Amino acid sequence: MPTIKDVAMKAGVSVTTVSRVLNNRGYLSEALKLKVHRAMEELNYRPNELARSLSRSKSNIIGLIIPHVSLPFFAELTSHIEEHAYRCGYKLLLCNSQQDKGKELEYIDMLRASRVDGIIMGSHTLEVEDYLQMNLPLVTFDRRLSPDIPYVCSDNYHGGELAATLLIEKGCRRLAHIGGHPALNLLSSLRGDGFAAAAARHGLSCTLLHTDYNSFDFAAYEALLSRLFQECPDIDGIFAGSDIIAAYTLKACRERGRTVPGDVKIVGYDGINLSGLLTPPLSTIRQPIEAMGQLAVELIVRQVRGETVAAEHKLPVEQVEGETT
Amino acid sequence: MPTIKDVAMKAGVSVTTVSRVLNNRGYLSEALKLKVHRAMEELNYRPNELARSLSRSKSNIIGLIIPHVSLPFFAELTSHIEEHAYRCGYKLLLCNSQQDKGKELEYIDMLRASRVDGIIMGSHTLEVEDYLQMNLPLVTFDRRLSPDIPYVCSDNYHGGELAATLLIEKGCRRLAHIGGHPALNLLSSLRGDGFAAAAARHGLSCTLLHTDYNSFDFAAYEALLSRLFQECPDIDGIFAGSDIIAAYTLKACRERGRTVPGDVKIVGYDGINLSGLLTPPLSTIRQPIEAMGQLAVELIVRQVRGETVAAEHKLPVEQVEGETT
DNA sequence: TTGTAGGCGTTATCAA
DNA sequence: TTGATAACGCCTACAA
Repeated sequence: MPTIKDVAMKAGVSVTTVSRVLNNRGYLSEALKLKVHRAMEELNYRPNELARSLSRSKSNIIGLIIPHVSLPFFAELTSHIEEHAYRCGYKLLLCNSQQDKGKELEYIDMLRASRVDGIIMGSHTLEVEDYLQMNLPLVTFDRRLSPDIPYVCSDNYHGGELAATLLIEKGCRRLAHIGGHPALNLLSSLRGDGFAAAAARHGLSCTLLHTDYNSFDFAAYEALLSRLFQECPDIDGIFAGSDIIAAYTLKACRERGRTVPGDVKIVGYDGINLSGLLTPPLSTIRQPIEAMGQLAVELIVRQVRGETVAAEHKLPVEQVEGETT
Repeated sequence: MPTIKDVAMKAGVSVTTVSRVLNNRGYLSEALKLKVHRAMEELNYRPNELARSLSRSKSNIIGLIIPHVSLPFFAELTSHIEEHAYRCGYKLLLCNSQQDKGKELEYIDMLRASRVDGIIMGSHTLEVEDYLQMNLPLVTFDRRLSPDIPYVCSDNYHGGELAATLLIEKGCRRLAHIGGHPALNLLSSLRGDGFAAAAARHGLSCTLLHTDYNSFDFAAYEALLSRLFQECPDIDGIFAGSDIIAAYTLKACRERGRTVPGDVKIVGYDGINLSGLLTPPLSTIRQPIEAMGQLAVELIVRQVRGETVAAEHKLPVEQVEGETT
């Protein structure tokens, strides 16, 4: 691979000059620019980003840590993050924590060692202190780590309210919610809170179920659903904490001969592409996934620039009526 | 951030020595090792990977270019690639080409500039020559670029045969296949070939439909399905080129009042998680996605090591009977 | 307007 | 066994 030196030789100038035209810095005669550009083309020269990064101590890489890209919500989020990062001239280093503390820690370490310019955290297996240490631009999803670490979330509480209202309007009286483990202390647990509160305002109570520590254990969903149908056979309205859980719920209803939306009505959360593909198409609370991804990147970029950014970024949700309500 | 120099000072040795204990090279007294390790810990030192990469001219980064991570198949593939890369000590730079030639080209350029150690290509919008230029370890999915660029694929042809056989065994007589655009010249178009061949062996012909150039345009699927049901109202067996297409097919049937598997039977391809979540669960031809991802990484790693690897890596598919046949 | 030289943080080649 | 010192490829004062 040709280096800046080769270009300088071929163009008959110094490396400084080449570096200048590369970065468009300082005053350069058009003639020189042309000469240098020609040399670069002839050699098919590309500046070595490693060297650049080292020298400028800026890598233009953003690290993204999520539980699993294979989960549709994170897949879509990642896609939007990538797209926006690309627009801003950033590369994306993808890290699946697999909900494993060890891996998440190692990844954080690795990202720091790689001198990424910032980290977007969608995985949250560690304690607050572990995150606070890393002296790096940081943005989280759905988790408030400290008063000055920005986080992006959807209006979880209101989303829960919307779900309850929708189910109740459609005639449901026996409500249940299936969500992630509340001990994780994520903002997404507000979905259940909003749901319960809205139900209470209508004089209804509801059954609240949640997964174990690992919120993405699919077998756990089925077990929970089994329990739900056994303990509350007359359940008629279920608010699932995610569209995936909703899909499992749909499946569980089908396997038990409960019709949807006849016997049981279901509302999901997320609004992933999949939700419209299910039969029947899911009613759900849609998060603005694209806007959230874009915002996360933007918050990193602005921190890199030295700006201080607000802590909370709560984006509105939208009710989508499919055919499960 | 502390550097190797700081560690050296603190430990009262030279940077060379620190570098040695860092890389476990040469002979070092235990006493020294201990001293150095202690200094590193006290300073919370992490070697700068950028500097390392520059010096060794090896970045330990693999670039992955795919059409969209938001497509479930690629999301799952990416997840497995990430996992295996991590095990091998590699980081993953994620690039969504979005089926855009310009973006794909820029990404290739960017990856070379970033001195990635290899590229895994799942996106194929460019011409063969564009890929051959990059003098880098390369692995592709489902595309044969040249005799010595290794590629990973599933047994597409046989998968198509399995699909046909399954449908025919279940009593279908009016067959159709919906696949990607054949001009892309991807191995995945063998799915349709195998399907047609097996149908012919049973004395059946079949309707072959395919998308436009952009194989991931969902609206196009719906248009195709519309046409199919209009032109061949008596169709009773559909082999979809992917599980996503199958999901759209399922939806289209439902909207038109055709029961599945009563009136129409459907077989998908891929075996993504989603396929089991649909109602009814999809019958499909499962690709060994995890093995494919793992193999791709392995092929890069082996090329990095200087080994020469075989060109073709065709992995077996497996028929999964859901409830759509 | 252009060039020289030192630094970014490591590794690697010699000597000692 | 350990330590100077020159790369790795680029950027950037400072000079000219």
